Amino acid sequence: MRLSQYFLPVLKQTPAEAQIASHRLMLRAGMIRQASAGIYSWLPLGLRVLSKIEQIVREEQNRAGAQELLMPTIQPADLWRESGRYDDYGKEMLRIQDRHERDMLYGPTNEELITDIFRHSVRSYRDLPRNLYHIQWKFRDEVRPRFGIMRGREFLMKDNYSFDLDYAGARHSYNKMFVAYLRTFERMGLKAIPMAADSGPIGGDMSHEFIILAETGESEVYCHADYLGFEALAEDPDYDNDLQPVVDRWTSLYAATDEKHDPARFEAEVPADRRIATRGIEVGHIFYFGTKYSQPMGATVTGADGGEVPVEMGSYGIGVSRLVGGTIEASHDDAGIVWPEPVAPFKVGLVNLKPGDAACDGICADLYAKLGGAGVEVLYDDTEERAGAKFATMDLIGLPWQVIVGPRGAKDGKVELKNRRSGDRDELGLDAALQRLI
RNA sequence: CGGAGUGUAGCUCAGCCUGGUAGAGCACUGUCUUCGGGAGGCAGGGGCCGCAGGUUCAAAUCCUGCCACUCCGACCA
Repeated sequence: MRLSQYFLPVLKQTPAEAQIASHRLMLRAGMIRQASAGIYSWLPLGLRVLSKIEQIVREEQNRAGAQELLMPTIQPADLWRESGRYDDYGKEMLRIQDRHERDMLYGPTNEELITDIFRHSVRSYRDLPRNLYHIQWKFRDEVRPRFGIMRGREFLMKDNYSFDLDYAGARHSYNKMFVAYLRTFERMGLKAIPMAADSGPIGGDMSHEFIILAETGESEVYCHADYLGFEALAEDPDYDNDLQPVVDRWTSLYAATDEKHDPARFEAEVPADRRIATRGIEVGHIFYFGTKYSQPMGATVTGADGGEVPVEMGSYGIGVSRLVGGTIEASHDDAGIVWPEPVAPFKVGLVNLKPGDAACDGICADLYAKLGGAGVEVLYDDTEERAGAKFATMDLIGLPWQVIVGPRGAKDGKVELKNRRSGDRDELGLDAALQRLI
């Protein structure tokens, strides 16, 4: 992509409403634009990141055996009356009427709808287990939206729902998602710690929140510092195996959000120098809730003995749009965003310091074509801006690599390769630079 | 929903107290100089001063109502 043709409205000054780093940087980097309180448009650069995160989530869901479908944003109120949540949900739910004055709502979550789909289609225990997900926009009319997309009213969420015949099966489904979440966040370059959590209005009695530690997080969290050193998971976890040992390991040490925090236990179980008490960003939340919805909504299957059994369910959410902000909170510096490579909007920023100079133009065109041909995503700054402004923009939008092509090096066929995270710079020939980037 | 604020150019803000021709910096357009870490000169364009009512000869400025947005709290992926 040529920067001269790219819609990238970067801001030199910080908009007044932004309080935290991720919100400031997303506005300044031209990733989002507020439409209304807690409701944002995603501009091209922001959408690229959102899509990358979405794709990683999708791949890991598929790998763990979940199947993607897509449910609507608008749901009929009647389904929610069946589960009893139409009245329970309160003003957070956006209620609307269609032209026939039928009560509808913009979905804040999808348990009712998925249960409805399931009960109409599945009759036998032989069809279990099932795990279905979608990645869809949700709306929750928060009392106080804030922090940009971190607590928006409209947000993109991956939510999935597991259906099992019995507790043992449900437990395995829960464990699969537990492991899939560890892997998902790890792939994005994030350290997310599973913590014991309240299950809230969704109900149920087994629940973990996946938390990124960050001072600007919204909830207070307490955990054992050793979690930060836990090594990566196996490349390809075998989801058919018993996953309990992995889950046990990741729940072996103290970790709790404030609502489940027990100060006495914390002090008893965690040595003083290993105690972390900080704030965190919830990026995922998993629940087991048994027959809470299947019972009232009549989602049953015929068991092996011929009797009707309500299915055991769980639900699992990842805040896809929140992860964009969460990643920035976890990875930025004074100059701007520092994207982990897997979610970076482009891998390389190619900076032509002197468009119009034959040597610079030639080298840039060559690199741009070769990198593009190799499938490397490149943002090519071919604008007439001054060098300082170009560097500032590149640092702000935080691409992992910058290739700087200026007349000084160009006449010897050399370019400068800069790593955004480390700040290391190397002067290299073209082939060497290509080798490092492909 | 309680409390506190803010709405003036694309962005950051001044002007409001004490009513009298709409301002600055950045951004934008043209041009010249400069050109390896957010350059400088000259010349320009851009405003329903949140909306509606009221007071007044006269309202961005004073009064009333409404709307929007932000912050603190209670609530939450």
